[in-house]
Amino acid sequence: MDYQKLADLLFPDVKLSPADYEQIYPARQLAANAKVTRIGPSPTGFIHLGNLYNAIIGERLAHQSNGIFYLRIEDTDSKREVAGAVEIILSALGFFGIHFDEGATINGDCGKYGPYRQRQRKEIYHCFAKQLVEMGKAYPCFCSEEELEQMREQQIAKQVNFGYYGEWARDRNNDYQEIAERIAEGESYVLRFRSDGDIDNTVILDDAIRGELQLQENYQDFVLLKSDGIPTYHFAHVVDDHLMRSTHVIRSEEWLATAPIHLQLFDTFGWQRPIYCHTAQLMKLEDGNRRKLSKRKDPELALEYYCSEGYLPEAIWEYLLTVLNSNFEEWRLTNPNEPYLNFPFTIEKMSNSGTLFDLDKLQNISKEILVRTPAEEIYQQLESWASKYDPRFAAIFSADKDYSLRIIDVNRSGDRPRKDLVYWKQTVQFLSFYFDELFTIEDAYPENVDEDMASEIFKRYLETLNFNDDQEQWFNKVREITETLGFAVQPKKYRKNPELYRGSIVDVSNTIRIAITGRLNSPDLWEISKILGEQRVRNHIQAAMNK
RNA sequence: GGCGCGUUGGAGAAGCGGCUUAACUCACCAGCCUUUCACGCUGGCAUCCAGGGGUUCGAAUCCCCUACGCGUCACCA
Repeated sequence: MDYQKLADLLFPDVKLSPADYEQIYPARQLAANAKVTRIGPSPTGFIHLGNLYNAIIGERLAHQSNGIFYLRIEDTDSKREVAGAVEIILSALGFFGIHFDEGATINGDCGKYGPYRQRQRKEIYHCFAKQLVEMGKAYPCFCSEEELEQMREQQIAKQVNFGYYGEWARDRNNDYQEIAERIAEGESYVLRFRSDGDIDNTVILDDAIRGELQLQENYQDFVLLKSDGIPTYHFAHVVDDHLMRSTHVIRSEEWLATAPIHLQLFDTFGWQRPIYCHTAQLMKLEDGNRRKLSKRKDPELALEYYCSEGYLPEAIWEYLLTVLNSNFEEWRLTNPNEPYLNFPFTIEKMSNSGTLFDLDKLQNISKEILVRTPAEEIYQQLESWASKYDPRFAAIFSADKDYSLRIIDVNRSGDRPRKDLVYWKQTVQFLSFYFDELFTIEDAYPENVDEDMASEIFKRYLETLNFNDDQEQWFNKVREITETLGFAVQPKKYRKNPELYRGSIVDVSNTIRIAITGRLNSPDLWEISKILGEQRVRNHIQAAMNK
């Protein structure tokens, strides 16, 4: 077979040679240890935690080493493409502070190694596909999808390995004449790799996260170019990461199984392999088993979930960093005020087993971050979140900024600040009682207090209430009411001898608490009252009395 | 079914042949503090590193087997 002739037949339009492309995309002028990384999301319109997870690794590795981090759009599957997906990717990642040095942007591409959208790289792939044909390493396959399906059924029946290989590779040895005729007739075909791999061989992959891995050599004649001339992931990955000069390929472990394909391709071209980093997957516990987070079942997989719930980007980052590098937590403990980007991230510290996603941990981290965040900043962020996700609250919240700043700061200063704020949706709920428009009674009075008693408490409370009192004076009055109404001033005494009292001061103050805040749990009542102002407090009590 | 990866407590994990009576963080539980809830503090939470064999004076750490979990086997990425 004259491979050159076949190559010319298959790729009459290829103008440039592989050598030309090597010149167009020369080795990058970077320091020896600089890392070049990328993420390659598909424009499906769905961007998830796993994308962010790998993006963070790539971003850190590149930017900690003065390297390059770029965005490549892997749009080789036009069926799954959604309009506007690139904007979604950019804005979602941008929200989390992921910025690229080069790659696809909202208005076209930026960088010298583009285009950064795979469909626009068609002629580049064709050039290298042609080279493979010339080498006798690729050939056209005319099998229809139905034929392949039939083949698969036969393989199942015969209990042999699935796939296109060995004697199952029907079109592997078609002669030139036949190929030329079928193409002339307009028959559609894919371009397959002619593998000389052996099913019994193993190949070594030196993975940066997992160490030395033994994988089965690829023996399948996998597809390089689909019938529309667009490459499969495998081919595009190898060509792009070579030409874009990626040093590290960070991807999820589901790619491990096909890594031998990629190694084979790199070796066939004689190109240097990138350093592979196969990351562990984010999992979820279900019925006692771990499973991969799923787009359909798990709303928390989508990045949009965290935006709409109002999680801080920093919290997500720090959570992901603790999962990625377990020593991050220790570092955070000893460096409580450093920006997280100062943490020295390393591949070596990465774990290789699937990690359960832990919302509790995320929330804890979020609390710790918010307690260190000044009120002004919280105000800004909450306001901007609410204007998008809760406009009604945004209007109420920003009507009196001074007031809003004060309610954020209730009991947040001193050595033991409260950690009430977790994420914005929760914060809105938490702060709602400060606003008349949002105020509702959520909890019932304590058991020991019936309606009449409540009214009695309110009556006395209103009579003695004086906004010039200090904390102690105020509480002494509550004590007085407690005592005269037959409740125990010291909760312990009530607990010891419940038959001697109607209840304790806990019941009395909680009754007042419910009138003022609508709930059983709240920060310090007097502090809250001072912020609410005398009028509001009296109105609330009065309203509760009249109920 | 083939191939591969993984397995330390409820979760993230440290651990790299003796310093381990298995760190640290979250969760959980108990107690203290306390007008509630939080916050904070104190203590508890794996007699043991999936199970079984080996190697060794000595193993969570090295080897083998088994089990389980996960992934993958598309003209999807």
